[in-house]
Amino acid sequence: MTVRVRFAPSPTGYLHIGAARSALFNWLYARQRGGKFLLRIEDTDLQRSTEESTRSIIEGMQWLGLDYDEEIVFQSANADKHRAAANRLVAEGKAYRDFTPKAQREDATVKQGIVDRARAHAAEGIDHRSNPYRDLPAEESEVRAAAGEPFAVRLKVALEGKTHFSDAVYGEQERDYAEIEDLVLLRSDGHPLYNLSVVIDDIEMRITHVIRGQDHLTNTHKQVLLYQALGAAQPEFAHLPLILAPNKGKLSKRKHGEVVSLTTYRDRGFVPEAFRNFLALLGWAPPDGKEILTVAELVEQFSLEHIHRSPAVFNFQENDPRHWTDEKALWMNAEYIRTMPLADLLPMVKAELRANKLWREEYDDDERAWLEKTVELIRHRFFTLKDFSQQGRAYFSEDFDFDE
RNA sequence: GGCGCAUUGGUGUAGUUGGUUAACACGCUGCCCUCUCAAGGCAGAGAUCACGGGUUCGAGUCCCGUAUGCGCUACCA
Repeated sequence: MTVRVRFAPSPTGYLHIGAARSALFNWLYARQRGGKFLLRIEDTDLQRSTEESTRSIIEGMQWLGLDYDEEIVFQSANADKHRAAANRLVAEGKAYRDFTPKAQREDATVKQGIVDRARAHAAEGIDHRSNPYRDLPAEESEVRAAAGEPFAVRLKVALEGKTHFSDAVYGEQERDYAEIEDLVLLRSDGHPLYNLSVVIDDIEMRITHVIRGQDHLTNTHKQVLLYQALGAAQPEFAHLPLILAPNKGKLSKRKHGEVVSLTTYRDRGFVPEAFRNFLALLGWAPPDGKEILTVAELVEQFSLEHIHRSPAVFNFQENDPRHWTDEKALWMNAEYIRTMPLADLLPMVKAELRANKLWREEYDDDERAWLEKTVELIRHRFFTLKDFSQQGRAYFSEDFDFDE
């Protein structure tokens, strides 16, 4: 069986480094196993999805050297299939129409709302199977739907039983049906929801291994239910430990700003190979402990077994320009700059100098030898590509500041 | 509220059938080299393996509990 994995980001902002790591791990796995690495853009949230974000995701992957096989799949294009599948489940009695009016919820208060509702339900003895429409006779359901009454479609989770799956990282997982509510498949406006869309698309794309963030670990049980209802074989699952901020809190754009964006690293002078190497070591380590690894070595040594389960802290100090990002990332970048083949470094230096109007055409012919000698000399003290145009400015320009 | 996952020096990790002084990398300190800053070389500090019980001749490794953090629990993804 050919391995088929996918990276499925939702285009609602720049490429987060956590997402970039998921993409990397999927890519490594595919390349190692001689499989396919696919890209699916989960743009079903029309309000928040932007084309610009999709572009930045693709750009970021290109920068990291993560090439994908086959055409990009846009999830929104499959909405009809998702709806059809949900309707089929209703017809088969595996899902039902819920005519309960939609409750309005503010995004900012959902978490609290969940807790409040859970407490209230516990107090009133309402469980996950108490939906009044769960056992509505099919004919009545048809009549009300035909009359134009709005309804959501929910999966009818069996009264008793457990879901099981084996996670390549977290081991055997089990969950009682009582803990799982009758999840909504289709909103009352006909819009298919995440869990349904993911499962249908993964089946459609013949995904064999789902490798994604640990935040989906418990949701996976719902998806397992869906695979079963749909009569499809479930793929292998592997969940990746989350990447946390220095205070061990969630790494978020709002709180932490540009350090979490992949493009920041490109723009601030990181060598892509170095950042890829650093990312690979967040939550995974090669068996022999060697840390500087070429792509070929990464591909060869990568294994789901060596991914560990505790979250990784991404260390940085927001207000310290010298430690603006993880020290080890900075060190690794410096290590690449001073040890990579000069021929590979030169084009990056050229781009950096050119962007700062320090590049002269002679460097490509008459002064080529001088340039090589100079770069060879100064690369040993630099941490990022930016340093060539800043700290190294004096080598390339007569116009520079100096400390008397 | 419920359920789940995690917890090894400041950080990333090794330690996968329990067995001598808990290993590596980053960072940190000192010395050497050096016009400076790096790089490089040498030396060193830093962990009662979250806490409390238990099983065992013996536990970071197994069991139970507690704490803390994180995740999920939405007609978000």
